[in-house]
This record gives sequence, C-alpha cells and structure tokens, in this order.
Amino acid sequence: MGIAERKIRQKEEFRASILSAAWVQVLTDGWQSLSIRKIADAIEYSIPVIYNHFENKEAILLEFTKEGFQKLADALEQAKNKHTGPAGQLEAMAYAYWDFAFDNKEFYQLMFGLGIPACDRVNQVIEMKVMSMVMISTIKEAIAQSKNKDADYFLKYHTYFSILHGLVSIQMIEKAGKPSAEKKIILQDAISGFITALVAI
Amino acid sequence: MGIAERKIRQKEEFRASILSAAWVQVLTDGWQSLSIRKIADAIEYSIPVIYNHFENKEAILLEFTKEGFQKLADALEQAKNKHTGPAGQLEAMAYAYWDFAFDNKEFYQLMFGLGIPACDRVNQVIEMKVMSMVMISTIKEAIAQSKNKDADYFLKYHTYFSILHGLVSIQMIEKAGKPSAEKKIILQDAISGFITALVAI
DNA sequence: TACTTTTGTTAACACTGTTAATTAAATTGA
DNA sequence: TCAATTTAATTAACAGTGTTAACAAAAGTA
Repeated sequence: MGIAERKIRQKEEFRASILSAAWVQVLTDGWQSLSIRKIADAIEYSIPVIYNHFENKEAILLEFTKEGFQKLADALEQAKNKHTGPAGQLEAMAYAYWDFAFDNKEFYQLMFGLGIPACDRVNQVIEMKVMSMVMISTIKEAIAQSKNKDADYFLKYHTYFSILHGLVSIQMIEKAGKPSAEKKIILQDAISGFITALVAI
Repeated sequence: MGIAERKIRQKEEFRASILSAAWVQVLTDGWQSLSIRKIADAIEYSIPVIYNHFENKEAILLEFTKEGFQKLADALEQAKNKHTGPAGQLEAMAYAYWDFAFDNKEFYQLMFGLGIPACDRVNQVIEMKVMSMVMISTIKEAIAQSKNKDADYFLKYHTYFSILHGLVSIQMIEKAGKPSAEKKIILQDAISGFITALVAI
C-alpha cells in the first residue's frame, strides 16, 4: 500500500511549501518581519500546522542557515576549481565569498546574525566618525612615513577596520565567553600582516 | 524662579534612570530581551512615561550605540597616545579594539548589530564545517608550497575567514545596496596582503 | 460500518511596541 | 487662598508576536 509513501511525500511537500512561503516573506520584508502567522496565512492553513513540521521558528531559520552555508560552500568550491595554484584559489574564493554575500544578502545576514537595525542606527551616530578619525589619522601618518606615500588612506582605513571587526565578530559568533589570551595571536597575525604591507612595502 | 531649572534637572534624572534600568536589563538578559515594559517596571512607573523621554525603543538603543562608539573612540585614542610611531600605534589600537569588544560585549553587539541568535544556530550547522574545510584545505596547500611550512593553518584560516567576513559585514552595515565594483578593490587590497604574507614570506 | 489514528482548527496565554483618552498633580494667575 | 491652566502619569486598548492546549474533522484500518 502506497498510502504511507504518499503521506510522506505530502508531508515533504507541505514542509517545502512552508519554507517557500517563508522565503517569499523574507525577500519581501527581511528576516525581522518574518512571522509564523504570515506563513500560515500565505499557505492558507491555520497557525499550529506549522508546528507539525517545525519545532519552532528557530528551526525554520536553522533550515535556511544550513541552505545558506551549503550555497556558500558550493560557491567557494566552484571558484577554487577554476584555479590550480593555492594562491590563485584563495584569491578566487575571496571574490566568490564577496559575490555570494551581496548576491544572497538575506542568506548572509541570517547566517552571521547581522541585524539590520544597526544599519539605520550607525549612520546617524556621529560618534562613529570620531572613532573613524582616530583610525584614519594614524593610517595617514603611517602612509606618510612609508615607502608608498600615495597609498589610498581611506582604502587602508577600511581594510584595517574590517580586519578588526571580522576577527572580533567571528570570535563572538563561534564562542560565547571571552576568548583566551592565546586567541589574540590571531589578531596579532592579521594585523601585523596589514601593518607590514602598509609601512614596509 | 528655579522651578524650570529643577524640572529640567528632574527630567534629566528621569531620563538617566530609564537608561540605567535599561542597562541593568541588558547586562542581565541581553539586548534581545530588553523591553519597554520591563524598564517601566524597574523604575516603578507606567509604560507611557518612557515615551515622554524617548521617542521609541530605537531611540534608547541609539543612545547606547552612541555611548559605545564614544567609549571605543576613547579606548583607541588612549592606546594610540601610549605610542609614538604610527606602526606601533596601529598595533596598540588593534589590541585596544579587541579588548574593548570583549570587555564590552553588550555594547559591541549593539553597535554592530550582531544578533546572538546566529550564535546558537551556527554551532549546530554542520554545513558550516563544509565551508571551513574548503577554506582550510586551500590554506594547507598554500602553506605547503610556501617558504614557512610550519605556519599554523588553523590560525591562517581564521585570519582569512575573518578578513572576508569583516569586509563584507562592514560594507553591509555602512550601505544598504550592492557595493560598487570599485569597492572590490578593498577586498583585493586586504586579501592580497594576506596571501602575500602567507605564501611569499 | 465502527474504531482508531492522523490532521487541522479555534481559542487562548503570555508576551511585545505604541498610543488615545482620562485622571491626578503641580504650577500659575487673580 | 482659590480657581484656571498646564503638566505629568495612568488606565486601557490596538495590533502585533511565538507557542500550545483542547477540540473537531477527515482519513485510514479492522
């Protein structure tokens, strides 16, 4: 009797329709405004049916997080396979990473918990510009004393800032507590590379 | 008549008490669980009084965001002033940045919209490890072909990943739309520095 | 057909931010 | 000092949110 098989198939279809409806919501209004109620409304079922297929809202987000990392991994692998040498591969993967992030913004923001609220907020915080200025002035001095005096200070500032934020936020995502003192060598490694490239070259 | 002055002073105290109560909430349960109702409860006033001092919840968060950036700017400046050469300053500022982030985790997460949800999520996503493996294997190859064959591949992977994520997320925070093709030179700049340090040294 | 299991719905709970209408308090003017 | 006015604070509600217990309807099994 194929009844059991059909039921499994139907359950799978139902599950897919939930994810599909959720995805439409996300593309329209972002993760913040995704709600179980809206999904239920879109698939024209009552709210609790969704809980027959997903334990909670978090489980739905987890599904998309997995999908996102799978897509990213695929994109990186594909970029890697187009080159032979590891240096070229790392460069190609970097571009692929960048492209993935901005071509799949919703995925990326979910995967790394990038809250959009800060987006609107940060831009009206002049205090941030104070911080920028401290960084930029030092970068300018460094360039002035370096061999490559026509380096783009704003570019270098952006790089410096991004490296710092990247190190910190990846660390925060991966582990909850304070990072061990040893973890600072990651910072040391990354920033010494930057400074060397900035000053000595 | 000092009544007006007293009223202004009281209003300022009230405002401060709201922020103070909010901060206690944040330290206890994080940004996600901060609510107007809990603040009102803590200061033993009804809910709407809060709206006499802050336009909305976002305005309260904005206040803390400003404070956070001010603290960060101060920390950076202080670190900078302990050194004379720009290279040493940039290094010291990097450590100060790192320390600020982990000593003021709540501030940092608010300032850069780091959603904690991803924290719990990411750790149970095996798909992320697939992505890591693609990166790590390439890093390993690069090290094998480099002059410094006993470089720590995991450290280098972490650095590579952090640079990429930092560049992307800073870009996403600063501007809403897709970054122009020119913005890719930031990526090129940062990643070429990393690859050079990894392979050629 | 009668029984059992699965599936879906209604209604509610406990929250959230925000605001209109109303009452209480404080200040001002006569 | 007393009435009028302005300011401050409250109650109650609106429109949402995730989640779940209790119940009804449909489907499958004997």
